[in-house]
Amino acid sequence: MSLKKLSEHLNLSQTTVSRALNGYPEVSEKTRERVQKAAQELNYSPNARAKGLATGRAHAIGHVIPVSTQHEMVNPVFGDFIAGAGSTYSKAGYEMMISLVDDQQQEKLYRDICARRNVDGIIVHGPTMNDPRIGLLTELNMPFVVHGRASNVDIPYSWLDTNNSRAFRRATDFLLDLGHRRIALLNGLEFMDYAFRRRESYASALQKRGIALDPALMQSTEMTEINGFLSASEMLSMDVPPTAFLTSSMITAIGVRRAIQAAGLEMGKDVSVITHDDDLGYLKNGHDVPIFTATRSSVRAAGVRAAELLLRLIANPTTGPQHEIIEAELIIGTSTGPAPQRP
Amino acid sequence: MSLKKLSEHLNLSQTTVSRALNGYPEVSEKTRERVQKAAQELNYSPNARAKGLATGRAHAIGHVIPVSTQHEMVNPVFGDFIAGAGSTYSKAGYEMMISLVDDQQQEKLYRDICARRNVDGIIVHGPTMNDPRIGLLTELNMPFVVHGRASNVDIPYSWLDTNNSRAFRRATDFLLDLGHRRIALLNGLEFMDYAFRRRESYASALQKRGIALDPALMQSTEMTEINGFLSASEMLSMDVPPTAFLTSSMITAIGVRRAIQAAGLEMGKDVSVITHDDDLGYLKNGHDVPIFTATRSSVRAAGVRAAELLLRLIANPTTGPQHEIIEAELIIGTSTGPAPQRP
DNA sequence: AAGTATCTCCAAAGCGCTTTGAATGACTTT
DNA sequence: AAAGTCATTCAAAGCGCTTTGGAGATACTT
Repeated sequence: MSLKKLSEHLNLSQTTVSRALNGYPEVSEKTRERVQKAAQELNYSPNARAKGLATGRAHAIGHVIPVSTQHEMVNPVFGDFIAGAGSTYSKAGYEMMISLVDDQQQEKLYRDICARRNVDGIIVHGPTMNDPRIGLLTELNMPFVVHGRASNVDIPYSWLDTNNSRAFRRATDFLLDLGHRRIALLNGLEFMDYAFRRRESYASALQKRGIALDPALMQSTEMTEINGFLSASEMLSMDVPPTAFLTSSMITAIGVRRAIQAAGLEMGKDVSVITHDDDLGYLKNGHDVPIFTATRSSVRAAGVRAAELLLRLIANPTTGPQHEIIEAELIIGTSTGPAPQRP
Repeated sequence: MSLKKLSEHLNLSQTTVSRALNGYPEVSEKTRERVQKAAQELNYSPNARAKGLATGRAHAIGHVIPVSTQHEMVNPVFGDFIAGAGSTYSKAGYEMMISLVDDQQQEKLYRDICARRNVDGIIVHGPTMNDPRIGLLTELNMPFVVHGRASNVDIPYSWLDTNNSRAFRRATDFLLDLGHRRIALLNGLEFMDYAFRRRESYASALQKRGIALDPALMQSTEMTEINGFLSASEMLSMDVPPTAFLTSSMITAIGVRRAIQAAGLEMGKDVSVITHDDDLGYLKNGHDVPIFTATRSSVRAAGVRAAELLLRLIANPTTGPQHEIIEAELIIGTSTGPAPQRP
């Protein structure tokens, strides 16, 4: 069913039918109703490509997911972020296009996406420090919103980020207040900007209390259950093991819990664990009482907000870069307790 | 940069430039090289909408993710499936469009997607029994591949599925062979077809050995850690608790493990656990030795294959429906052992 | 030297929509 | 009664590409 056929069927011009359906005022209410009814009955929905070509807007947003040899897996938070963003898009009548790209060819892919014009804007995932994509997209004049931030990038750009610094400072302080002095950090990969920020705040919180950093207590790996288990197991077998762990994801924390139990220790008593919790739909942190003490910030909500931000930016291109910071809440579970007294 | 500008720049017609770039033979090699070089330098990439309009193909595949009130979360396997499919698409020069839709409006959305013609094919996720989408897409004449199958649908259609029946039969038999008689099933939601199949094979395996089904040992919930914990905790406190659990996902199994430990029991000795393992990137089942005994089948690989299947179907519309079944391997971890002797 | 292939290349139509600029008719206004 | 207004409607151009149906050179036959 095309506009042409529909208009012939109605004995009207394409112009009139198009205007009737798109809510223009130059068409009588009677005609509009007649057109709408026919469109409904004949299941007419305009060809998106033709419409896009005519209007110059794709009504689609691109999400580019970097995958690389060092970072092969698709981040588990991705599904929830997409779910949030997707719900915003569908309300606004936008589509979501996802491209996977390996790190090597990033620049080319972004250039192509922009040249091909099948998205009106882009959400940039997983910013690294000094992320080159920000300069590139700015130069290409493509609206975009970064999920996260990129340290050391000095041109203005729009972003939405969790306050990772504050969250990890609070988490570290919380452990310090409980008397812990040997606090391990199981961080994500530190070329990722958020991981870098987290380490910085962990480090500064310790130093503020005059505690020297111990590189043996700082790990930076992909955030998997296994890595949590392996790192924690190794650290727990040190001469002077950590009494507390600060981890970057629930999944890592689950691995840490396994290591603690394997070592015959009790979580929340012998060893404390505090984690960041992205509040994923399928991995809730307990029900009534949280399992892990955590800094919680919903990644799904972040997806919703990021999409809204981008749509606003597209609708209103003259407004400058927008920023939004999401505070994580510190929720207290059963995985933390006072530091055990040294024997 | 448009074709027109590029052709003017080269002093050639649009026809020739188009043909040169698309590899048609009616253009001299010398010209072709000149055109390609210029295209590269000027960063020309054809406008996808215009190209799509002219060729009638969108070069995009749609993935429709059902979200509903009963089933709100985005399935955790989704990310890995998408990663697999996406890598196939990008190799083939296809885009991936994702739509989230709530259950109520499914039919309308599918009709719209087809009418709007911005995808050449669709991957159907999460088929239920009697899934109405299969008939609809067939009627709308849109190529599609179902990830999973739909029992009770009798028209032919293309699908790719894990052999859930066989996997759960083997898993149940494995536990039976170890002497277990009270075996709990923590299944996914059973309006989902795969969950239905899993229960059927669990039930038939038990019955084949003359063991009556105990409804108190069969749960059907969203596959979260919490649900695993809650269901297992409850069952472990029964008068005659199960000696083994069969779970539908690693995440549920992790919850079961937590329940076992909370009950002061040891997994693999007092209570056995066997799970289906989708082999997710961020949730590996141990490293050298698997933690859980599991029926493993990579959902990422399924994504790759499903996408390939669909692309073949699109390239070659005359071939009838295609099927592909993926066998799960049974891997032995430390979570299973002989049934404890009754006191 | 004319006829025929073969190479290259091009003008223009068409994909399905939106949007501009104009036409039509009914209704007021002078 | 002529002119002006307003509400409707339409024909046609244009979005950027592919593709059809030639056309002009050049080389090859006879």
